[in-house]
Amino acid sequence: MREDPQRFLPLSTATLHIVLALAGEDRHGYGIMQEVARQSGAKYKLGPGTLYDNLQKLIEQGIIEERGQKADDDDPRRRYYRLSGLGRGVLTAEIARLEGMIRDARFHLRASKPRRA
Amino acid sequence: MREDPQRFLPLSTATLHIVLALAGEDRHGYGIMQEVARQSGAKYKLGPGTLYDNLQKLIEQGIIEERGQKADDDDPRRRYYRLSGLGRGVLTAEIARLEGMIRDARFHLRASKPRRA
DNA sequence: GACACATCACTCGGAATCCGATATAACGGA
DNA sequence: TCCGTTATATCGGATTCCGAGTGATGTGTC
Repeated sequence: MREDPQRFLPLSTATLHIVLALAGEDRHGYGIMQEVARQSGAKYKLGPGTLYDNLQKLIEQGIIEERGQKADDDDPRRRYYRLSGLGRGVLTAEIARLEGMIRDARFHLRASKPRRA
Repeated sequence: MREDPQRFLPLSTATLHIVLALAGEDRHGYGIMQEVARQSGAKYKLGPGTLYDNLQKLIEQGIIEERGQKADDDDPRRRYYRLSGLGRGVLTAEIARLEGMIRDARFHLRASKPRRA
């Protein structure tokens, strides 16, 4: 019996960014910070506090896992994290939830526009 | 010189839901709670603590305003809140930000699927 | 070699936020 | 009259955020 991804929703902004950063490929902590900054066009920056609080929580929840083996050519300090199957399900569910909200928002923003732009 | 909506991003989940609930029409506190529950299909429920913390913060930031006059037929206990022009801009900006993230996520979720479903 | 800067992991503690239990009271119907 | 719903609001503990700081190694430059 699988864990229900719905249980973990909604994701906080920080959590969503981290999970999303790991959706493309496995990354190490510092790499996650860089990817989040890149994704958001440097608008949103993740500090180490938020990052490690979240990594710990996400590992406990089984949404991400620490990867054992290293790549050969790598900086040995790096510790890599990977999105689990559950994690992928959680991300998919959260994206669906957000899309629903966005549909609603677009409708309202278009429908009620008391002042023209 | 206008306030820059970007300054307020990203919105927390609670804040986004509240602002979105006010995008369609002015609402009173209890009505916001109901609308948020309705919007999310009762998946996300806003308690009074989160609601009033947020209302106070949003008023200070000028994103929402308390509406003075009442509707005639109304329960006199109700206090109505309205989305300001700035608030509408913030919501628009946040929706755009989320859409960018969703595009990214959809791409990664489709592109990297190491295990078949 | 010396210096600076980037990479990399991580801790700490205060601030911000969440959020349900609780208080209070008016309303509406059985 | 009694009760459930509507309605506003506070309180305090729990959770989360988040940057400053620590420490170490890699990398490039003078």
